[in-house]
Amino acid sequence: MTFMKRTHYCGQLRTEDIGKTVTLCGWAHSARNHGGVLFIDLRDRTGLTQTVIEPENKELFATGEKIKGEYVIELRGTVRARPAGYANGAMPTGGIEVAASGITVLNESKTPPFELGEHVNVTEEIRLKYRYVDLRRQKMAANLMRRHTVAQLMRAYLNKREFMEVETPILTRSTPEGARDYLVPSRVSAGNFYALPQSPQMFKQILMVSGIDRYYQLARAFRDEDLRADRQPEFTQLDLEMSFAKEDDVFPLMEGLMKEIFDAMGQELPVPFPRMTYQTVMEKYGSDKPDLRYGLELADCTDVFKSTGFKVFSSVVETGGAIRALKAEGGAKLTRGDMDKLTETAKKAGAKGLVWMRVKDGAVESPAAKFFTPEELAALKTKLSAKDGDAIFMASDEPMKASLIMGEIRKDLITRLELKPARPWAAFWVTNFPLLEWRPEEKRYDATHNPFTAPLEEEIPLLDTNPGNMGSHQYDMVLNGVELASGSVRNHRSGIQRKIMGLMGYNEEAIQERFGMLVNALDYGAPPHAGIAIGFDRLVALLSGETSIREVIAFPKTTTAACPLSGAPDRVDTRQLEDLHLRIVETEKVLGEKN
RNA sequence: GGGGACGUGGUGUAGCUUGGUUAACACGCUGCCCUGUCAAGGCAGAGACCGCGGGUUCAAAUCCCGUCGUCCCCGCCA
Repeated sequence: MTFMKRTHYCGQLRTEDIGKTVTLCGWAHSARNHGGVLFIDLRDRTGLTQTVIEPENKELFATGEKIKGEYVIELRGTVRARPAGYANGAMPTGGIEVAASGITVLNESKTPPFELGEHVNVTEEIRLKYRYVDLRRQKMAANLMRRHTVAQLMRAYLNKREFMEVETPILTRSTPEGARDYLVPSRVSAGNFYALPQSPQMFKQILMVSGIDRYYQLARAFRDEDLRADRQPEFTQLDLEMSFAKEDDVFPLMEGLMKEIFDAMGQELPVPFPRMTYQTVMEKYGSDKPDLRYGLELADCTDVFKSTGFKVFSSVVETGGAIRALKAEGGAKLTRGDMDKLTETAKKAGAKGLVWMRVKDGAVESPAAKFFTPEELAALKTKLSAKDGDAIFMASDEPMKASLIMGEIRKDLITRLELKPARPWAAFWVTNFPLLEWRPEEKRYDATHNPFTAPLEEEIPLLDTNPGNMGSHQYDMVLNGVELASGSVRNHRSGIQRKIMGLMGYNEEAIQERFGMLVNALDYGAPPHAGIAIGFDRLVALLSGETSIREVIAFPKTTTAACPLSGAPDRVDTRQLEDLHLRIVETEKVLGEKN
């Protein structure tokens, strides 16, 4: 590394560098004045180095004494070993220090709005307002660096495999992706609007028709929906598409990429990822994105209770419902209060109730125990291999709903019992999502994921007879309970694509209006193709041990989609509105309150 | 659209239930002392009218209403 003056980064020096004359540039992290000797820790994005200013050089010492927190310093000196017994094992540079021979104060700084140590205690609001200071913190610098590293690994990996990065438009037209669009008014075309893309979906499929063959893009996507810890109005995805490909091409490609990223991060990620159909994952875990670091598989106990005297169960079974059960090892320690909270969780998920049991001294302890025969209880314990100290939970409902309810109980138990994950990372594929779901209130079908997904070849005749029961080539990648990527094999034949859109309630005119650019392109020699998009922010957050993607985004927005740093969104002046042929119909009162 | 939590010096909090002298504590900041600290230490000091607006009251950080903002969740969203 070469710099004009700077010779090293602050996190770089080690005992091997002892004796070198160096120049460091950075911020004064802390200054400790002992009257006779002055320690200044210099910080840059790579770390900290302790520098020492001794009193012999009076002028130098006088300069050093004036240095306050966050002053910007260029410091020349000699690397030397710390005196015996004074090494700091907690710092990578803790074996050495730089004895200063010259200091230039490049800039002063106001007292920072919060402390920059590792023990930050400050609200996110303040951090975002002073993001430029916040990003100087070692953790944030490391997060941004990690983000950069992952991005470069992705590009290198895909470049090596003949993928081409192509930019798709940010100013585009409103697409029916499902979410609300961000709109941009046109100046030259009065009354018309661009939309910011919710994903480059249609453009990347068109690139396949164009013969680009293998496309990727670290693409920004925009959705005007309410925010969450893992959702921002603009976010980044690694978007890719490949021609002449199916699941067996996409999955190994992605597994290889994930493996390379995790290896580089010193993390162990077993590949290939297990594959589970949507049907299976729902039955076994009651969720389409279960955290498989934990066991806790649901069991179907409909058979056990098919002739039970417990009316709640028997009536559900008679009407084709199911009884799903979950055994929690060590769950017998849960208190009555815990059981009540779990019941609440079940009810929130739509359950009428939750049957819970503690297994103790070979017996079953439960308010519901009296409704079951000893034979039923014995069969239940056998089915679940329940031992003393375990707890059993059961819900009965229409089969999919019973699973979903128990899926919520499963999640609740993982946190409530503070279960330890069996391994640090667990990734898997969910395959074969249903193609369509019926929307009774709108009397039409809707795509469960994405309207461009191909149906299973052998089920295509069902499009005419029973489209609600069709599987599809839609897949998700789930990592530690986070839906990390989603993709599908697409419809490359316009006939099938049009038929599916027809089922979704679009006539030919509406298809032209909303999907015309894609469907028409499919008519001109579209190759079979498949693709996927990874939630890049989510991936980096997981790798950084963060629960909020805001921690890995340089300038994120608040839950009301505002940017405390820039003040966006904000009013614009009347002149700008006139150019755009817009008038704010809001009352003066509302506008007045904003200012 | 709905539910919950929070808002008090620069920062993080206590005080609020049960209204009543100079609003407390820690960190930071300022000054002085100190030659081996690294979340330095010692002494001294400055700094908030308690998010904003209104109401109740002799009296409001504290009670009530409204409003704004932040965070979490449901809906929504992949």
